[in-house]
Amino acid sequence: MKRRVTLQEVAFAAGVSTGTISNYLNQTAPVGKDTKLKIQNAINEMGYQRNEIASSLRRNHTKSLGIIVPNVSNAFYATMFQASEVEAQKRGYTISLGNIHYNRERMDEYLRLFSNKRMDGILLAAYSIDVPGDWYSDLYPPLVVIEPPSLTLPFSTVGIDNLAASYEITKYLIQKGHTRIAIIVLSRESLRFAGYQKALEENNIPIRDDMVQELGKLETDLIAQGDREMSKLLEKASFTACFATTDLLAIGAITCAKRNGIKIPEDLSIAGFDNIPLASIVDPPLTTVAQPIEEMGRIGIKLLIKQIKRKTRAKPENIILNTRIIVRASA
Amino acid sequence: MKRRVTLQEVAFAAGVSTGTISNYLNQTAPVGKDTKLKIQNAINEMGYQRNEIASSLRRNHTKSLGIIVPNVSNAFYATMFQASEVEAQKRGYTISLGNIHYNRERMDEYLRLFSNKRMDGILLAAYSIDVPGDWYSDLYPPLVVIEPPSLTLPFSTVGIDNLAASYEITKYLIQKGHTRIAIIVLSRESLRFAGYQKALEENNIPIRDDMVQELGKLETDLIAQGDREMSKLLEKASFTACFATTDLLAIGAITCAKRNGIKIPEDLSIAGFDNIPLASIVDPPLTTVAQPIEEMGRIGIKLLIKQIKRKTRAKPENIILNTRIIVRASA
DNA sequence: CTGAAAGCGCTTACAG
DNA sequence: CTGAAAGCGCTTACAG
Repeated sequence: MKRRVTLQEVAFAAGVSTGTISNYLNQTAPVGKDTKLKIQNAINEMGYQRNEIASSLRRNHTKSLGIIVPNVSNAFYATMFQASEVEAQKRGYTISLGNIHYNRERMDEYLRLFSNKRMDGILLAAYSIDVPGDWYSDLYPPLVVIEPPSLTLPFSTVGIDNLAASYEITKYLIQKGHTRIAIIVLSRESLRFAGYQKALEENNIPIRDDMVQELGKLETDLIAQGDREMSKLLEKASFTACFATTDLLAIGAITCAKRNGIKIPEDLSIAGFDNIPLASIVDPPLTTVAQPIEEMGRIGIKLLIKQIKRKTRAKPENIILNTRIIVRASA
Repeated sequence: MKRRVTLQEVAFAAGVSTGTISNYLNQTAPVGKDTKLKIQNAINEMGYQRNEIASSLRRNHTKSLGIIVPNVSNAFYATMFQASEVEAQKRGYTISLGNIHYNRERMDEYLRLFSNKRMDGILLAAYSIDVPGDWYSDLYPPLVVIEPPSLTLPFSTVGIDNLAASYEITKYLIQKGHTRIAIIVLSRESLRFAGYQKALEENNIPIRDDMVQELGKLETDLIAQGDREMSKLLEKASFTACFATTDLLAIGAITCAKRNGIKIPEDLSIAGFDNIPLASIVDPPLTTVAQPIEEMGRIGIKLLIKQIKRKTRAKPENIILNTRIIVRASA
């Protein structure tokens, strides 16, 4: 690769100063008619491409945003990522990806890296992991978190009411007549578990330990994980419905059940959470709670850019989006 | 956000020169034992974070790569993107996304933008679109293309033998006894169409215009597009098998057929192309040709970094990966 | 409207 | 082993 031509070189060729070319290019000051012409000609002939790195150093912003997700090849995050990209691009930002594979250390690494690369802001979609403490300080670029573990963070957030949504879908299962309802969930500490618990308690259904399958951590291949967890559940308990707290887990669970000759929904109802595109395509189509995935990505970017615009750390905003139950054939 | 501390400030605090701190940080020259200590203390206390932008300007590389894909939320590209990210991260590069929505202008924009942002290299996965002519010059960063439209480009490429793979799957359909085989394809000019054509001709089966559904362009929602195209096909022709040249199109086609009461594979066999994860999950599971998607992403990055390492434009390499037919229930 | 010059925050010969 | 100084390629007051 050849060394690329610099502003200084085109300035020399055009017989003007670098300052006025910069003013012309950035429309930051009026430039004379024939000066413009000379400049444009030189630029065209020499194939000048502005060095944004130098520009960034001087201007002190990069017009780049970092997005950190657990796993881009998971449809949920792929969709969110895409929506973010569209929104960011519209506003002149380009975006970098940090894929952390549900792994805490990688999250820290990417946070640090993006800060060092002087990203103007960072969007973090790391449900259930929380932000490292030092990020609370203002030595770091603005951060907004999607699906925050709690609302008391000093960051703007976008998410849904996980407790309420889980409560609703569990209630739906109960209304369909189920009383033996299993759950596949990341942790008993999670809001989704709390919603399940609330619905059962309200209906005087005791929570049975053998029906709660606690994951501890999420894996990259959630479908395989859901399949395995369902088979463990099947061994130790008998139930007529199962709430798998993520669609991909639910899909794995369905696969497992079908393989074992269990008919869905006749023998076993299964409900998911997220409403990824796949949910409507699997057999049977999945009953689930819809999250406005794209909107979360878009709003995340908007909040982030808002934080960037006002230089001082603004009071964080917490946006909570609506969910709704999508009834399909699986439950 | 506070102004971040600079090397100069820590140099002052530590009582050494910026040069030796730089040498310490980059291990680019030996540094005295207690000098190290003083430096490390100052860095820790002051919370120094290196400004990679300044570093990039001076060093003339950014350790960033751009990846351009038609649509990240499409499982095929999401998977490829993810594999690329893992490979790039391993080698110390961070990656930026250009999502072009199957749109030529956006591709040009991102190419230019990434060049201006001084990405060290660009990975382009834009099947069927070709690279703008001026990129053949060496004013631009190294570029490698995944799934190249042809092998005569002056760039390194990774892909598969589309003609051979389509030929094989079509032959498979013929061997199953089908003679009325429809095809849903981007264009009659494409290699996938050529493979289909070759298989039919070899078996003296005439190609019937009413059985080739030519798309012209791909849309963001390929499943919806496949659904629509299948319904057009159903109206005008009668056939016992259909080769949809992309899994997502095939899945849309299946959805359409099922809705019309057509049994798959009893009434109609459908074959796809790509073997995305979804292919094994739909009902019925899709017979398709498997592309080594992750490997394509990984090798793409490797080729790219190879080009970056030798500064002079190297002779391009064209890697062709193997495909194989995955027989499942749909055909 | 235009130019000369300082400066963004690093790295890199060079001299000692 | 360490420091002084130039330079990467822009943008931005400032003066005219």
